[in-house]
Amino acid sequence: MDNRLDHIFAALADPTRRAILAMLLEDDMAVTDVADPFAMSLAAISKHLGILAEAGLILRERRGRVIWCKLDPDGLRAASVWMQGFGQFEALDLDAFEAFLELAETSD
Amino acid sequence: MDNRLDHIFAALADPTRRAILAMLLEDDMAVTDVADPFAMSLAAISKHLGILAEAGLILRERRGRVIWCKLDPDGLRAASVWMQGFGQFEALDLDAFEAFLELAETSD
DNA sequence: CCCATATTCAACCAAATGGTTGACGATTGT
DNA sequence: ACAATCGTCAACCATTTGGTTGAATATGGG
Repeated sequence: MDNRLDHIFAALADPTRRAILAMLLEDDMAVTDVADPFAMSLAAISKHLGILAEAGLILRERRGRVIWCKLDPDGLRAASVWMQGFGQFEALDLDAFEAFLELAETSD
Repeated sequence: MDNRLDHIFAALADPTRRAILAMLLEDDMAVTDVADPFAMSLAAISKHLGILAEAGLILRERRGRVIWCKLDPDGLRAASVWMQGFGQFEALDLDAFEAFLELAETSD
């Protein structure tokens, strides 16, 4: 479990954490505000944020007594890079890119 | 954990399973041959293959008494598609695509 | 038919995961 | 100084995960 991808994919495997990432995609947020929509204790969300940070998927920065959370593009990039290795079965084709473009409009 | 992405990312979180995918990227293989390089029982590998199949990342097809394993592009595509949603931070621009193209040549 | 090969199943185990609660530390406002 | 707010820590718990071993199932060959 020393591999970085272990942490990244494990972090992404949880729906709560993916939902958090989706929220942070729209805006940086304080921990309390991240926790708000979830039917779960603040401590639980704090743990989730710790896991996301550990995986390099988010950054946390304290400002006053509030800790701001924001996406860290690099972490996702690492995972994406790994996956692209499998994405292009028919040698660098554009199917993946087309799907990517289509998705950009329907992304949830 | 009924979400499909849960299964996909959970499957990818294990280094043994990623190694298996990498092996299958080069060639379809029988279960016994998949297990060969690993210091782990055949049953353990069989479980890993079950998890990969459940996640839609591989297909298993019985031919005689041998079960052949091959990559299932669709599963990885689903995960890749989800991740692309995060790859493009500056609204649908082509930076992500450039990275994607650059990568296609350096992929490990 | 019998035996070897290929793979899974079932029971078990230790460790990791995802949640809880309550106490704690840090910061701000009055 | 005091109280309220923000977030983490620690201890605990149930469930899942990743591995083991040994028995069971299927198929093919002599």
